[in-house]
Amino acid sequence: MEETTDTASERNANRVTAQDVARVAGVSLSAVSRVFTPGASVSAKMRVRVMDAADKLGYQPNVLARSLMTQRTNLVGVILANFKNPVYLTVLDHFTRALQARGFRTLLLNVSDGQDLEEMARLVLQYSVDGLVVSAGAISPHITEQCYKRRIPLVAFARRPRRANLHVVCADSVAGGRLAGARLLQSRHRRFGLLAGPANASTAIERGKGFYAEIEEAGHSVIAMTHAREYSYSAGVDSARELLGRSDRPDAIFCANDLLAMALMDVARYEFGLTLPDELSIIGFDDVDLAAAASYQLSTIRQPLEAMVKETVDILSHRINTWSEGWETRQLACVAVDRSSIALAPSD
Amino acid sequence: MEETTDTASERNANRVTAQDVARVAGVSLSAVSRVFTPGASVSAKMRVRVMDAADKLGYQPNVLARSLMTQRTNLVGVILANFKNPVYLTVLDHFTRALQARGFRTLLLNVSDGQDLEEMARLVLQYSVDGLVVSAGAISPHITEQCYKRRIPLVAFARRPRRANLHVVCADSVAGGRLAGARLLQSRHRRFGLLAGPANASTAIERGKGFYAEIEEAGHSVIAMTHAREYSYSAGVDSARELLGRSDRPDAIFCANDLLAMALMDVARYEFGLTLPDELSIIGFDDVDLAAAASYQLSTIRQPLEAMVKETVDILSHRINTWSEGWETRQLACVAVDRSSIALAPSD
DNA sequence: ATTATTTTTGCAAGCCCTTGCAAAAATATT
DNA sequence: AATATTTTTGCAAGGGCTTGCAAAAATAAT
Repeated sequence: MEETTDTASERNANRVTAQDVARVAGVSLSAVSRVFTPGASVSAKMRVRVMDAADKLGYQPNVLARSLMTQRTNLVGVILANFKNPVYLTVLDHFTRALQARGFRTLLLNVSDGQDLEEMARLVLQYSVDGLVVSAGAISPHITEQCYKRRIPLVAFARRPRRANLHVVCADSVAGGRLAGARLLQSRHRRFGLLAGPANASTAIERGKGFYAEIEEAGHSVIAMTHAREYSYSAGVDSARELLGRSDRPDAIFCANDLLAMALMDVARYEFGLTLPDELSIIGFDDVDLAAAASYQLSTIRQPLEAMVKETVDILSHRINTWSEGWETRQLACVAVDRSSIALAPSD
Repeated sequence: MEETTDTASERNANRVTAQDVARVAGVSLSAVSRVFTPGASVSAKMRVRVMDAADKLGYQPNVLARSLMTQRTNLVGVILANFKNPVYLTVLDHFTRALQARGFRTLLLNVSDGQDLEEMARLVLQYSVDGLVVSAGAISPHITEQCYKRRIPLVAFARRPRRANLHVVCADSVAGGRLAGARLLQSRHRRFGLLAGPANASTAIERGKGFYAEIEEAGHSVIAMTHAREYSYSAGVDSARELLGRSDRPDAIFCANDLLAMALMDVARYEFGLTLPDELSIIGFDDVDLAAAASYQLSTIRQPLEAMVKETVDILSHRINTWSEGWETRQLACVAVDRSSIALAPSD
């Protein structure tokens, strides 16, 4: 078994460069470059001549070397924190597709717990990404400033940072929370409760805020509230026990996330023996695939994820091509998805 | 609003290079380089001098330029197809973490449906990735050959390609299928059925094969089988209707995936009015988070995803540092997770 | 204080490509 | 056929970094 600790020269031995193609084709290096540069001036015969040599050698241009000259990598950094929440798989699906469709590649960074966002941003900037989207924790002024200086468009996705020196794309979570409230107001239940998301998530806060506003403006009040420790089924179970175990048990609950809602439904049914939705109306947020499952039939609020991703990529690719001062915020509306987890009041 | 269509020179104006640092620090370019190259020979005073200048200017080395010399990008390409299956979010979580922990960045490519794997592989290779992991469709000989020539280690993740001129990390799906069979054999049901995955997925085939083997070696037979069109809840609903609607309805069914199993449970309960698990034993595959939900309590087979990712990254980083001929295959065992979706036979 | 050794430093070449410029080749004009 | 115009080509200078080599500086040995 041949085993070699690679040295740089070792490795580049088996790498075919434009130089090689030029030599084989008997043309200049520039000619090869132009053949592989869309829109460059090359005659037809030159093109075939170079392509023949390139094909024979299996040449592929080195986009990194190219980017050194062009100052463009076609790389977009995507920094995510929430690898537990199933909606982020959808988000990633949309992002990778949308970016690929525009000729960008996705440099994916994970900043789940432990990891330092600041540090990750530094790492990704070292790769000279053309743009950066962050859907994670607190985006420090240092990061925004760094991006600004280097003219790298930066988009906060699905969260609303305090300072607005970056682009923001998010759903209108306050309105989403209101929507949830409005739906529960249609139920025959009047003891409103909120199973909120983690206390530090900006989305969780806004969803809750909108819900409170809607309920209170209708002359009612939210009599019970608790924060889930995270957006997960098991965290939901704990919070659900807490919420349903109260003496003044709520009977119309908005859960800041479908996973929490599903946990609440299960705890209500199997631990508290409640009949749903007769004894308890529930509405969730996100519309994950399983919200539609027969076991849940969960009414919920959906964020327009695909549209949000599209906006993000639009902003990025526009700003990458045309730098301009100023930041944009695009806030998209949520939509309610009605299923049968709410016991509607008899309509008059 | 200042708006400029960037030219290359425009953009590099606001980029601080090692050259700048050298000038400010009054030292040579090489000195700066050495300060930022771990293990290079630099005196203490030189280091502080350079670092001071670097900090003042906010210098960050350009790793792409570096990689031109070092022939190493610290980029690992990850090509995924299945952005619908929730386990892949877990997979991505593990991959990004494991790679980051070893100093690699993840270049994520999506080859869902439409997209051409061959083409995506080409794109990712243009970025001179140091390694490549593919968990998607058919890995063509062209791809493997290309990687081999360029000495880029290539790992097939969670699937077993026909030709073995690449590394392979996967779960032992045949054994996993057997495990599922063994569990169902413990039930009091004897009319075995299989809700298989998409007919073209290598994992689906193996899971099914193992299941058949286990059942038949025990002297029984699988009386009903159907393929889901994809690994999703809604595909599961369709297949479940088909399977349960048969005149010789099976009563012990192995579903090649938890989502399919959950769909089957729902259809069985809500459309066929069956009591679970009394009238129908079910076992799934994957152990997604919601398999543990009270509504399902799904017994299932779990692939050791984290360990699989670890093996993959081990192979990659070892082979990246030390090229050697030959390919390795690591096949890890699945484990059964017992919950209550199987009606156990009274033990003797 | 000299000389021999070890460390640090800078020089310059190179990694793989793009691109402005001017020369060469092809095409159009009279 | 000779000139003017347009296209194609090659040259050479980068882009931002690393690194082998030899000179310079610091340290050790005599």
